[in-house]
Amino acid sequence: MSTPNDKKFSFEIKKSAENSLARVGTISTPHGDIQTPAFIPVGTKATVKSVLPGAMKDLGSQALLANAYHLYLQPGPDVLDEAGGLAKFMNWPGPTFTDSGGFQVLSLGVGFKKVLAMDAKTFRSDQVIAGNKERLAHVDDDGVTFKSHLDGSMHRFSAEVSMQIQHKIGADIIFAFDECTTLHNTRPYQELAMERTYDWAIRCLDEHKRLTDVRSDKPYQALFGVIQGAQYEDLRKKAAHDLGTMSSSGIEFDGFGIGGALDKGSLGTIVGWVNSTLPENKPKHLLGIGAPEDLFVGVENGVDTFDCVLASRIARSSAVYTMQGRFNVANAPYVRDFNPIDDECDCFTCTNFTRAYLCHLFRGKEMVAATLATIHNERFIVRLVDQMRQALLDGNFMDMKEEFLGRYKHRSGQSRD
RNA sequence: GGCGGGUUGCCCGAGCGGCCAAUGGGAGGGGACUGUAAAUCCCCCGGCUCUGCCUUCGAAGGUUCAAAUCCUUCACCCGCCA
Repeated sequence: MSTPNDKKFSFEIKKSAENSLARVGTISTPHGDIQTPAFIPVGTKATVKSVLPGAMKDLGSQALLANAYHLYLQPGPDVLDEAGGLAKFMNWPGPTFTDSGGFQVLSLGVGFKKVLAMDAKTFRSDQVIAGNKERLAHVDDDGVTFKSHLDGSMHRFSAEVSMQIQHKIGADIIFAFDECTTLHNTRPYQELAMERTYDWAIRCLDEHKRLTDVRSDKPYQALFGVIQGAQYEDLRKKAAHDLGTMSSSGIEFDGFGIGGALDKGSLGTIVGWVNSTLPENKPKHLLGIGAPEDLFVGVENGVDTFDCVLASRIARSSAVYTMQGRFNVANAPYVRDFNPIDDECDCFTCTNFTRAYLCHLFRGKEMVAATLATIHNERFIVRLVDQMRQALLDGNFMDMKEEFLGRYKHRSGQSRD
């Protein structure tokens, strides 16, 4: 039987790069270790869509990240608690994370029915400022009121509620409840949101401490504070400083998440501000980032773990990664292409099936199309970050990065050139 | 043999004198997706020398300023009656 202190959370840095913030380390949790930098695939509702846990393990996933808001609505935190926690419930043999529901403040709030583009040029500020009557989430200083996207019922989240839910879900690493904003909220609004996030961070620490003491029979859960501040240097650094030094109820954050508005072009700069301000010896998780080129930027700016739905989401609509870039395997040129998706890939899909077969499955709307494409994309991303870790250990990260980016071209139809 | 219904762009299917190159679906072609309201969403989809022109709504002929829409004949399909 676990006791709160017998397998406590820890983070050990094994090697730091000389000319960047990049480092190699190990995060230890009650359910196992994570060698960092690492990509953590997302299984929002306690499953990576279309892929079984065993397959996720086989493709090299070290941990999975689920979502407190979604699991709260269905099946409910009590079910997860009775099941013995998230990992046991979904039969995942390793560490787990849960997001707090902070992202849903945005995605169901002002971001409702909007494309929350990472590219500042494709996101119009009036889309945010104009407001939106249909939105399902409304924020105030104390918390957020959600209208369930499943049945329309009303729900109230606060720092305390999010902690209570995440404690019942029982992931090894949980996140503080924050307000996620977009690239185009006004500066005064970003300041307001950041103040709330700061306020909620203290309340999360307090509630987390209380719940940890009450449930002393359960494995220790690590709490990560979330850094907001949008694109503003002073706000990001202030948030990083404040949360980095924050202590309440006698505890501090075990690690940090970097969230919110992150324009692709300034991703590295912003993450660099944050990570050079936060305490060096604690793990940093970059929330929601996972495009290949962005992962390099994150790693060299001190990010230890990433999570992102992109790999699995694009897989379900037939986009697949290769070392040369991504392409749509359901397109006409692949009907009779009997090569693997990527001949350099070692995944289950690439070692057993052809592009033509995947193309056929997608066109026939067969469910395994999503499974096979997701396995491939998740493997591609997990492996890419694994290769970054190895390159850092070998001292040739920059060469590895140059070589990859030199070959990898995201053949996007827009926003290029 | 008689009566009735039908034949529309790759497929299904609206339209029933002008606002019709012709509504919708599907298929097909392409794109997007970054703490998952997402097996979703968006765009294109007769041709061209493309703010206009040409050829299309079973075939041929006719009425009309104007026909996918009305009339005649023919071909094929589907019902019901003999």
